[in-house]
Amino acid sequence: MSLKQQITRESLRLFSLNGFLSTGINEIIAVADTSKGGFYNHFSSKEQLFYAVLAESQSLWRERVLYGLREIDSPTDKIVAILINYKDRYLLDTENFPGGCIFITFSVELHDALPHLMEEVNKGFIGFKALLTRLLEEAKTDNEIYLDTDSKAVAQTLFAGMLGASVLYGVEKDDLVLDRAINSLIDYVQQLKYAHFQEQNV
Amino acid sequence: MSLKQQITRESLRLFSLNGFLSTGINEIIAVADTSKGGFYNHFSSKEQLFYAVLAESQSLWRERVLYGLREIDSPTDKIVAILINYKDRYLLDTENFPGGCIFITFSVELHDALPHLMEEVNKGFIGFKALLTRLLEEAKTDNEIYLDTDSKAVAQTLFAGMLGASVLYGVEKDDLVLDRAINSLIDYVQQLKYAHFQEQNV
DNA sequence: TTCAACAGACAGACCGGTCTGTCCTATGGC
DNA sequence: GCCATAGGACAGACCGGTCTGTCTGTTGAA
Repeated sequence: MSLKQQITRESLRLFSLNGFLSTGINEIIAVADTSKGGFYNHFSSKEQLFYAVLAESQSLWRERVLYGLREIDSPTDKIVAILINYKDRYLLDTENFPGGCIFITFSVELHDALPHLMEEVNKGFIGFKALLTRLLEEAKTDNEIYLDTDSKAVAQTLFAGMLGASVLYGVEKDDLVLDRAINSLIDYVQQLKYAHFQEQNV
Repeated sequence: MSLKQQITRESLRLFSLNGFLSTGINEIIAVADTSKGGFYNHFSSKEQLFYAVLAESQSLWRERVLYGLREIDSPTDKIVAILINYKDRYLLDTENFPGGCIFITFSVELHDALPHLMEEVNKGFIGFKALLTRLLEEAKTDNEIYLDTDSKAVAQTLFAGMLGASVLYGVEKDDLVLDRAINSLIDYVQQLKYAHFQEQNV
């Protein structure tokens, strides 16, 4: 692995644990086993490192959370798979994200302090909510849920639930608590399907 | 207002916006219109200020979120009132908490960096979840919800939903989004009642 | 006169970032 | 094969500035 990759990976771990602002360059170069020279040879500033780490995080997130979705046909099943992946393959990945969801950490510490960095994080949030909305719309055309379901509202609720589960898990560090939080979201999705199924067979 | 109160109040606002770690003493004394001498005459360290601000925050939180609960008899209605208070009287109070829920900000930035401070924040979380659980148990004895409802799980879900709503609101700063997130939680509580009501009248 | 309350200069650690120098490797002329 | 040279990767001393916390001096009320 190149030094740049090494710095990015270790920074991702450190940012996940302590956030961007509270992680110093000295800490990073110590963990990545390099020096100021090595660092600034690859990054023009700490802010540039932020963008690299964010891109790496998003790439890892997609790889983890969207895993196996291609093999699933049903849009609602895809949403359920996303929820399960989010829990098992992302939040529980203490190797890369030992401090929990790094996007939440970024958003909480940066939303007022460094808004231009926050904006970059927010783009990912918007993209994910759009994905959920799209899947819900597909579920409508596939006749899986009510046609009058407010896709954006449901997507919003699911997203808020995922954020809540992450914060809760960060505080409690209890796998059971995380399971419960995600399961209640899965129930919510299943109810959208189940209520519709009942209707169809009346 | 005494200087100590003045420093505490202004620090609460600043911590809410930028967090504890990213807020400097110099910033605090500038906003509170005092000096290092004035500050360290009342607080032996920044950490002591943290405890004072946390206590003040919790006091304000209780005043806001538990407002008017005494006048409500039904335990489930109390929970609904808490959710509405949380949104309207707490999260939307930009005077005291301009940066959103201060406890979430604290927990995200401190959970790995300063665990002994985090523990103090967590005590409040535990107390609130216990309150929700207690109300759900009361709802059972009052015959408002199913006796086999898992009170701790429901409390957990509600709490996670509130955390999620707060983070979402911090990112989006959109009152409508906050409304939707809280309303979906209120729906959830109402469904616990409604399902049970249906059962009773079959 | 005394003493708590406060002002602000100051200390020392630490921050992000720069700069010079060293080392290693690749390349080209012979 | 051999060596001079060039250039990129990296080490670490160093810079100005900011951080929390200390200490001394001033002020005003009792």
